[in-house]
Amino acid sequence: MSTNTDPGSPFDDRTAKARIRDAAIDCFAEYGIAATTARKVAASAGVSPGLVIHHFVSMNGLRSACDDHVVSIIRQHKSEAMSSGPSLDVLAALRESEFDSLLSYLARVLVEDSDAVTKLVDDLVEDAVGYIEDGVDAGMLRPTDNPRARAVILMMWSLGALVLHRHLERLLGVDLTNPDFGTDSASTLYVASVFDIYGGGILTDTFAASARRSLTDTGDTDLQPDQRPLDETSSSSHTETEEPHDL
Amino acid sequence: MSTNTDPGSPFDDRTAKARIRDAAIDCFAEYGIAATTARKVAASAGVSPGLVIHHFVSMNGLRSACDDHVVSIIRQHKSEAMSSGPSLDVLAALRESEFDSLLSYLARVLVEDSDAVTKLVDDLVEDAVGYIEDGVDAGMLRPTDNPRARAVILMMWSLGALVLHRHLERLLGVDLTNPDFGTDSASTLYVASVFDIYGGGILTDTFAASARRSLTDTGDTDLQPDQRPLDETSSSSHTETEEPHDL
DNA sequence: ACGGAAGTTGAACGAGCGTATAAACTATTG
DNA sequence: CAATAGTTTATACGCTCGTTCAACTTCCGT
Repeated sequence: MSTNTDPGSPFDDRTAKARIRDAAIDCFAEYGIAATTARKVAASAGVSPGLVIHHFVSMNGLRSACDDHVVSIIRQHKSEAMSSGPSLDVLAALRESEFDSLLSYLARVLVEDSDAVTKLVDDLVEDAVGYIEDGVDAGMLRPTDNPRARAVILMMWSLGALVLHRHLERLLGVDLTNPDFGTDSASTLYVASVFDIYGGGILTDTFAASARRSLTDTGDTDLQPDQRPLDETSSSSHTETEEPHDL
Repeated sequence: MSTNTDPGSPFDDRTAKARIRDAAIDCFAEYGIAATTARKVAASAGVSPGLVIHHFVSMNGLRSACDDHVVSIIRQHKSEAMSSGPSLDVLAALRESEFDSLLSYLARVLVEDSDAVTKLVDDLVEDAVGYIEDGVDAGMLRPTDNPRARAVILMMWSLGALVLHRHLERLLGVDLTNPDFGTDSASTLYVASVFDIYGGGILTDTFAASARRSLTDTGDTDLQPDQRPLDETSSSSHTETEEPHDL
């Protein structure tokens, strides 16, 4: 947290309950959900372990409170970013929050079972459907047969990259959880590459056409097992016209 | 595991050590890493808790052994799929394994710190760089300024979607960890949508051009905060020619 | 047949956990 | 200033965990 000074400082004007909650978010973000104990949170908040339970009843209660708080901050920052007009980049909007560990916390809980986070993801997707539709109407985004499926997939890719930020940092030197994202050359390259893919796709026109043909021709069940574009490249291996090592 | 019959059956020809390891992989995949205890693994393998430690020294040792085993299976299936020619869809190749919980296990450990898994991801990326280059040479994939960054990003998207399979299942009815993936209409729609994005991207040509211009014009540090294509759509909000609500 | 190595068990120990409880401290209020 | 309500702490309980250990069984080479 960085709302005020350190938790021990006498100038920390947050209530003890808020301090505990913020410290818990930091701990969850840093150590992970399972490795965060009531005693660690208490120490981090400069408070006794009993007080943690006294304010939040149980550790599950603390988790819920953190989820709710983080989700509400995200909703608030997202709606602010929306009302101000231009950007729809959710992650970028969240980075401008004063809460340093917000994205790290989100990266942790996205793989856990949480009602609040599940609802948040659902809302993010529904919002994205609307924004993408606006983009299509404005002539900036290509139309598609299934806008909802496309919105879901794009959202999963964004959030998935956030969840795998450790790998992304190791492989490209880009830290998606860092509030200063975008200032260094590594993240500029990352942004440019994502933009490159979003701009023209990765398949050549001729190959995309033949692949699309083989996808629609065969209908549903006839899909070859190696036609799934799930992985780094995806493919349809023997789409009549193509060579064996598609991609 | 499904290599042989149930762990209790007298016809299970695996050694106890192998049975414990396979049961552990199932437990890790089903309950998650932190929630898997030595006693649960022992019960699942039909064995006493002491034997688990006797064979693997500690729970960390068991985790490492599971990582190593899963990684070696993945490597083997991947190289088989490669040598046989056509497909490069890693996830699809792994689904053909006899190991049901392999993908679920992978989805769990991708967000944990594991040397073996980290090395696997690195190798997957390096392999992908090569295959994508082959695809470019064969005229199936578009060339790009930074092939490695593109390969990393595509790999993160694929693995990220696997890690978020719970959300994908809820939102689109698609289960990436299911070995029978691809047989139902939901996954066909998913594949088609991914293919659609990979085919032509999501941005219109005119918008992609103006966005690219604004990206290269400003150089590195001048990147506007809302130009990051991280999220569902990304954008460059005020690229001189565009309207405020880009996407 | 036998002796030792390997496999396996079940009970036990210590540590750390979440949580409960009662006392102590602080602040507010009549 | 006393009483009361709200905070906060310290201690302790019960539980589950990973791990240890001594005993028991099974197997196999000689």
